Amino acid sequence: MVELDDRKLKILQAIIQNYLETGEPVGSRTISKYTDLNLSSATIRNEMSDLEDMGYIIQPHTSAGRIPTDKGYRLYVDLLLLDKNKEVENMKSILIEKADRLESLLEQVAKLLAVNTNYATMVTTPQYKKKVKFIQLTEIDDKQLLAVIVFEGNIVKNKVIKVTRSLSKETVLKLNIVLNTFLQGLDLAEINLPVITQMKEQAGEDYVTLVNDILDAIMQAVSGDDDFKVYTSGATNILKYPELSDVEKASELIYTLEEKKMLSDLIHNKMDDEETRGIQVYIGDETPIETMKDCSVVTATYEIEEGVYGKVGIIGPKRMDYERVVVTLKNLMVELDDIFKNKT
Amino acid sequence: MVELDDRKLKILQAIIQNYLETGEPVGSRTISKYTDLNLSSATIRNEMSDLEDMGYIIQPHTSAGRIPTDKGYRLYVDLLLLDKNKEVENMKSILIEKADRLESLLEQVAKLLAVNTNYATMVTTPQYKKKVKFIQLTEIDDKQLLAVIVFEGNIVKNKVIKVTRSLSKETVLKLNIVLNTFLQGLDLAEINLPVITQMKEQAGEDYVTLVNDILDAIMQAVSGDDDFKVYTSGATNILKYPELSDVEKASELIYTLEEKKMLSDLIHNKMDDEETRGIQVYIGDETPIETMKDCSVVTATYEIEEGVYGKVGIIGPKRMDYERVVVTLKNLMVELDDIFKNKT
DNA sequence: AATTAGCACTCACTTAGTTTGAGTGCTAAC
DNA sequence: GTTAGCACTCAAACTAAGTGAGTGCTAATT
Repeated sequence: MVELDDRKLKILQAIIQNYLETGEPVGSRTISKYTDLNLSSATIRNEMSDLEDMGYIIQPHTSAGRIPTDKGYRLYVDLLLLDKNKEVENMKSILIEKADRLESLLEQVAKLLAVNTNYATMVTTPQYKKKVKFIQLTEIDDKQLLAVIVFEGNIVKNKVIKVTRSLSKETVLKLNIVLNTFLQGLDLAEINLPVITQMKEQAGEDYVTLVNDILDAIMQAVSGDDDFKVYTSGATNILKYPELSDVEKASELIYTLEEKKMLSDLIHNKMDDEETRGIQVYIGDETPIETMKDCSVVTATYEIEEGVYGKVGIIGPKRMDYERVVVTLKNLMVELDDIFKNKT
Repeated sequence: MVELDDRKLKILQAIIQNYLETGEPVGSRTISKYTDLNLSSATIRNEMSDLEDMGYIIQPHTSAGRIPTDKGYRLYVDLLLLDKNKEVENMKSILIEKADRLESLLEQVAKLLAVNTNYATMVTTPQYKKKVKFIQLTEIDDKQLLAVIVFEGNIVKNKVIKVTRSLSKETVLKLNIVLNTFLQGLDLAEINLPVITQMKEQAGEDYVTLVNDILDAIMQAVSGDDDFKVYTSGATNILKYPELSDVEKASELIYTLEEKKMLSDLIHNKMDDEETRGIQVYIGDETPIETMKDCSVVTATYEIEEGVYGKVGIIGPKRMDYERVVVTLKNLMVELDDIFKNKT
């Protein structure tokens, strides 16, 4: 049995498109008039009945129209990805102005996307390579040192370290040299016990605690948690879609967006999976986040430079305008690429 | 006419307290049973009628009980501020663990407060004194310098500066000395044209652009916008209160919380006003934020050190449990004080 | 003079019944 | 294979009656 003939496909598409617009179950008569197929509602009904059997659409209750199932959406999305290149967004100009710092740039991206799409959005900070470029210790005053750690990709971390006794200029210089000799070019995994003990030896017994503190600081700067951020925007857009806006669901959803940790699941889970590099569409249950089972999520990956990735995601109702969202994201990725290339 | 005799006051208090709990209009019979005044509902009715004339309570519709007006709440709050010292919150221990960085500490505070109070919360980063403690330029590579600027209060800002040509070690050293000699101890207002021109002279003609870039970086680091942040949490708590949870209102409110800029009005407006240093209660229309006219906001000011202030705010329905909120905030302020004192 | 009991009245809320209309599935005719 | 016609279903909108918490007023009680 050939799963879907051309006519069924056209009908399915019409159903989905109509449903995307209205959010209401769509009936046979609507389709009969809506399409250029010139079929009576009765015929459509027969076809719809077939489509329901195949699991692409469903009736929310007897004597209601049909709405697409997750499977239906999935087919629609898969068939859709031959993009008609829509009007180019003019985000770019706005973005560049604000692009003085990566973080505020990303925040802006989230905001702009939310405003433009009318969905909720999220943007993660990039997962950068955690390779130490250099370390610089400076005295702030008698009791405090400032450790500046620069990682590959010019990500800079600061940490104030308390010391019990004042250190001489020479000591600080020496420590700087030791730290850099040992740690430069290493990533987190390579800073292992042998390196550490050797380094401590070099530094001299008196400074073991200090070296420990500095290593702690590096660890802290590096351990993703502290530093992996998720910006969200447009949470309230969710309330615009009746199927999500009852207090129960909306509450859960907005909470998930607020409690950003959960969102990182969506990304971390599959971060290294080659497949998820492009544009990824999760429909309903397909998302790894339980509370979003009534939504769809579209994610895209941006790349700041080789090996430094972040994600952009759009969260909306299952009947989100996939075409527009996918195209918008694709354009955005191109623009971000431009920005990062011209910047670095 | 003596505005309020003792009995009226007791009745008003009873009405408000009951309303705080239930969120429902409260009737005369309830009060008659609830209080130890031993008055019949009829008497209460008479008194309530008086209270309504005086503007402390109001009927949402004929033949409904009464609810407090803003004026009623205001009286209640003003009379309440002789705190019964409630159980000390155990936030402190949790806080200290997480207090490795000020920003994440403040985020945690917002979160904890939200969880404990069941209201929406906000915490602003402190407005620190913008006085330069020292500046450190370091080469990252041929084309990039890293400027680390430490301000009074150990706030550290980084900025990567691009240079067109490679600089020698000596040049960097010299620039460091010049920058520090001229800028140390100055705050933003004091970095004026004379200082700048003098500094440029000292640096030598070749480095005018570079000095400009560095000054720009400082400006950027200092100019509040970039750096004044507001953390919010518990936005979804708003949905727990029926009087705020209809889509219209909730949407506006949560949006206000998300769009943090508006919140800063609440604080900036009156930041320097001596009065607002303590605990501040805004009821309904009293808040400077239009969208919060159906809420009450309680704010408190924390102090990291002399002259470095930030605000903590709790946003809830007008019938929020003022007593608890005020006490919680007071305790929190004490705890934050402790943390900051032990840290600095 | 203050308090209270009693009573008629109001009005949001609930419940149950009714109507409406969009939509279906089936059958028989084209 | 397609379509017209018809009986049937069911959510949603409307209606009507009933309920009860609450009020304001008046007359009796303390």
